Amino acid sequence: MAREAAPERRRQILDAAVRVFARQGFHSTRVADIAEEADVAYGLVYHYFSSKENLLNDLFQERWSLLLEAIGEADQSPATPREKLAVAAGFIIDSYRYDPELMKVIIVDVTRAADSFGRTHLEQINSAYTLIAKIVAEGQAEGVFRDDIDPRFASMTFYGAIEQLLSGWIFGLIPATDRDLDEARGLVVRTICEGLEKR
Amino acid sequence: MAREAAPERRRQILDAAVRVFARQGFHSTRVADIAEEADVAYGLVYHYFSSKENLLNDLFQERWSLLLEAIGEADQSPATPREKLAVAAGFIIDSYRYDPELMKVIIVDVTRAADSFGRTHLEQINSAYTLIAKIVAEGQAEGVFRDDIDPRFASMTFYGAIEQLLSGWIFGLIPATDRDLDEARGLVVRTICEGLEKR
Amino acid sequence: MAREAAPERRRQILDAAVRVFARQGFHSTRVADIAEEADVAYGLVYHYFSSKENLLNDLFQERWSLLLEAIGEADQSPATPREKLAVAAGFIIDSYRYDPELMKVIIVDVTRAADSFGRTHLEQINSAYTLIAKIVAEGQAEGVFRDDIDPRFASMTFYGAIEQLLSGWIFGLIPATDRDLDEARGLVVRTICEGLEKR
Amino acid sequence: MAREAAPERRRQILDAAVRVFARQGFHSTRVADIAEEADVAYGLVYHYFSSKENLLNDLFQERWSLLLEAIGEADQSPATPREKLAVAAGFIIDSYRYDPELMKVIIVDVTRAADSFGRTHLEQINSAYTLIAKIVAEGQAEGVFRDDIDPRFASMTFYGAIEQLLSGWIFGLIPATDRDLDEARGLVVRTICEGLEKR
DNA sequence: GATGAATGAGATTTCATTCAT
DNA sequence: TATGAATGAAATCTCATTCAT
Repeated sequence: MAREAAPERRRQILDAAVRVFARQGFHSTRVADIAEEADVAYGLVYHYFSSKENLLNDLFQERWSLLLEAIGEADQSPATPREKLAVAAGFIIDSYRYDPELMKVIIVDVTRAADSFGRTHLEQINSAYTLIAKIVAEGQAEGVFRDDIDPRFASMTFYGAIEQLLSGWIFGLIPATDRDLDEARGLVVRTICEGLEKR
Repeated sequence: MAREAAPERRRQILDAAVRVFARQGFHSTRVADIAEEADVAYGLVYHYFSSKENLLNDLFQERWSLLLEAIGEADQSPATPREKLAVAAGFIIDSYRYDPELMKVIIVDVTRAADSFGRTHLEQINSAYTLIAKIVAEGQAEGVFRDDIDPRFASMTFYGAIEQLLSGWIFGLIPATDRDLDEARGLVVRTICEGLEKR
Repeated sequence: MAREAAPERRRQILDAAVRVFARQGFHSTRVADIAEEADVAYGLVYHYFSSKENLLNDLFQERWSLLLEAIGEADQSPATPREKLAVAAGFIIDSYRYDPELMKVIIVDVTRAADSFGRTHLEQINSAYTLIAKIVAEGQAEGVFRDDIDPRFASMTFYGAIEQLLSGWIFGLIPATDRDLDEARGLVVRTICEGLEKR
Repeated sequence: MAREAAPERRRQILDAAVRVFARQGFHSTRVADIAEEADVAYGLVYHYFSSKENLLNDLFQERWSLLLEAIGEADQSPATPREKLAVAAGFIIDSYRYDPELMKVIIVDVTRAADSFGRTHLEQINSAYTLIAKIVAEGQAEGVFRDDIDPRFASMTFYGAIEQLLSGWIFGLIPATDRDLDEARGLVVRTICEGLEKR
């Protein structure tokens, strides 16, 4: 029991950090804010995390590895390429649905900020693109996807579309009702796979 | 001649800022860096710009208004919806081609950072999405585009795809040779309009 | 013991500030000077005080409240109006005698600088005038003081006389030996109550 | 005509400075504010005055020399000591009546700020005290004033009372109607010469 | 593990003054 | 005289990180 006390504190801090980062953004968040939100002594944050940035890193890793896992599993599954893409899109969208604050942090403070310190995660982020590219390539190999579009290029297009959707929701530019979230997955996949033009 | 000295200095600072922002990112750039790069006294930056942020704002406005103008004009032209989208995509891609540093700054430090101070520009940024949505809606009205996809949604998808491409180039995740840039416009438009699947 | 360490530091900074303010004046004092004089890290000043100005405020409040208390008590006592005025004058003069640096700061940087930020304290300062006016008014009601002079007016006269004395001592315009200080109280009161003219 | 243009400009700047100093205080006034208020180019201020402080100095000297002159003349006149004091008090009060902005600047930014740069004028300021002390001493020699009060001390008391009155008017602590100003001279003199106590 | 006081390196911004025209 | 752009030295305040208890 007592041994679990510590990890609990760590979790407590991580969760608080998500809320504060989501509210104020990483840069505008002071370590003191996190400690206060977590209802924990200032110094304790540094007991569990070596730096503020490291805290964000952990948050990102935790989530992003799940994403990579999900896409990886989809890729391994016997589903069609289109279904695999749907799993990827679905996972990201559902992540937002179930924990919008965390996803906001990951998108806004890491993924979309990949210049500064986000550079740290470029490789991780890129892994996702690579996995998606792989799915596309498979689709091309199977003859389902056209092969005049580079898989890597298609992957960027696909991921960019999804990230932009999340951004739109996060910044309040497009409606984000439950229904919108429900439909989003199908819509992105349809758009990317079938295109806007009538067939 | 002499009377043009002042505006020239302003330009000089603006240009230097682009270089430094592109190199180090907005947050890691000190005003001193800009002054040094511009070979100008520290205080002169504040003579022309009320703050570092304001400098970035001006940079953004300057370029983004051109973008809005370009898409607006395309929209007014007699071209087909698909051609109009091509103009939009082309303008953004060419902006990167001809001034990658400036576009890096605009994408990385403003557009993709629309949380913190980038929030200031949300409306401007959104205007672009709205213009694109309008083009899509017209395509639907004309019966060229399928109408089971919300124009606003399609617009996010389209813009997201392009921005992700630029990001890929910026972060070195996908090749950015002249040839790649040449083809990119056609590829995005084809992907979004025709879809990945074979017809 | 250890638990008193923190407040001690605060005191340490406050005391150092008095010395530096007295020596250089508030405006010419940099926070760095205070930290150095207190033999404390720069940031600690901001740990205890939200700003340099706030530090001065605290210093002023601390002392001025004692003054108000002293005059208030005198007013409540059964003494004659003249004796009450003597208490007020005596308190101010003794404050200078026992802590000339602090009083210099309060007079020079707050009371006599009541324009700029000193405006913050105008109400507090005015409270002193009001208390004195009250004593004068009582004297008039008792028939001891002439009533052709507005109490508020008399109060300004009385306080102005004392403040000018302190200023004279501070700026070295009039001698400030122990003896001078000893006699000052009686002299001001005599001057203001009896007048310069022979009776 | 043309030759008068320059001096006019100088005056124009001085007058503007008075207004701005009175409004914002010397410290909060930027040279740019003065230039703007004077409707004159920035650099011209430095053409006529070697520094911002120097501008204030000139303003002070201009007025204070008149004060010294007035008291000096009074002293030379055949009037009684009390009448001479009345002239001094009257001159100061009238100065405020006819140009409250200028007097506000002189009192608030020079006389009451005699610590920092006001130190420059300490001698000038002290001259006034000395003149007043001289009048008191004469009164004592003539046997009109009691001689158990040091003239220098009495002088501080007298001047302090007047300055505090002006301060009260300036800071809005006591009423400053025309009537109040009219009566003030008589009241101060009566208070200081006859005292508060009934005879 | 837990606490929060202490540290000190920066970075922004201001503005008096100078100077070239 | 007149102009206003150019200069650059401060000084405040912030806050991530360390450390003694």
